Amino acid sequence: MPELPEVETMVQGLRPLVEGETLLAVEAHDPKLVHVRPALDLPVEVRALARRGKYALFDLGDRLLVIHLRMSGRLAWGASAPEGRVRLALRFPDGAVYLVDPRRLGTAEVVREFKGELGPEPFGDLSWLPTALKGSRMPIKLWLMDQRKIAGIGNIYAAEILFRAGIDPRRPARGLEPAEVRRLENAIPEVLQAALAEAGTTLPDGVYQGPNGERGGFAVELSVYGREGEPCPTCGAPVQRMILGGRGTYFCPCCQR
DNA sequence: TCATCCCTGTGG
DNA sequence: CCACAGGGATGA
Repeated sequence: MPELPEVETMVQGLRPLVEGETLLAVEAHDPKLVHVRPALDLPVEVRALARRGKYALFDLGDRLLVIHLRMSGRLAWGASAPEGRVRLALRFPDGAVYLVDPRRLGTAEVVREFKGELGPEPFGDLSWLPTALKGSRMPIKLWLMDQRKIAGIGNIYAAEILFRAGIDPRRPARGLEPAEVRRLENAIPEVLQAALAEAGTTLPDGVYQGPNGERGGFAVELSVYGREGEPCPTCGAPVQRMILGGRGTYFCPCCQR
C-alpha cells in the first residue's frame, strides 16, 4: 500500500507524538512479530523517528526498530486500539502506535544498524540518474520500482511519474533519450512532492489512512493509475492497463512513447 | 530477468 | 469462483 509519500505522512504525523517519549511496552498480536518484544530493553526513549525509502525507523539509541508496511500496513496513533487487524502495539505514556495490517505482509525488526539495500532518495540532486539508467536494460517502470536503484517509488507513483514524463513504461532504461531522462528527472520529485502535499493517496477502498485516520487527497489527482478505460487527461484517449513485472500497469498509449 | 510465494480481503 | 491489490524476498 504505502509508498514514500504515505510513509512520510505517517512518520511526520507520529514524530511529535513519539520523539523524546518513552517506549514503555511492545505487544505483538501476531506470531510473525513476537520476536520484536524480547529484542528490546524496555523502557527506552525514542530518540528520533525517521523514514528511509518506504521504511519507518524508530531510533532507540543502540537499537533501531525498523518497520516496513508492505502492501496493506499502516501506523496509527491512539489512546486505544483502532479498527482493523492490529499486529503490533508500541505503548507510550499518552497513547500507542499501532501497526494495523490485514494482509500480515508488513515486517518489524530490531537491529543495531539499518542495512536495507536502498538506492538514493528520489529528491534533491538527481544528476546521477542518466548514468544509472545507462547501466540497465530493465523496463523503466521496473527500474523506478527497484528500491536498490532509487528508493521509495511504488506501483502508483511509477505510473504517474512515467505519465508525466511521457514515457512508455516498457522502454528499456538505457534506451531513453537525454531529453526523456531530463523529463524523468523533473517528474520524479514533482509527482512525489505533489502527493506529499496532499498527504498521500487514499484509493476508493480507503485502505491507506494517515496516523490519525485521515485520508490522503492525491487520489483525485491520479492521471492514469486505476483509471483503465477512462480518458487520458491530456489527449482523451482511453487509459490502458497491462501487466509488467507481474504488476498492473496503467498508461496512455498516445502520450507515452 | 522471470515466476512464485507470502497473506487476507474485496469486488466482479 | 477467480482476479486482483500501495511490496519485496526468493529461487530457478
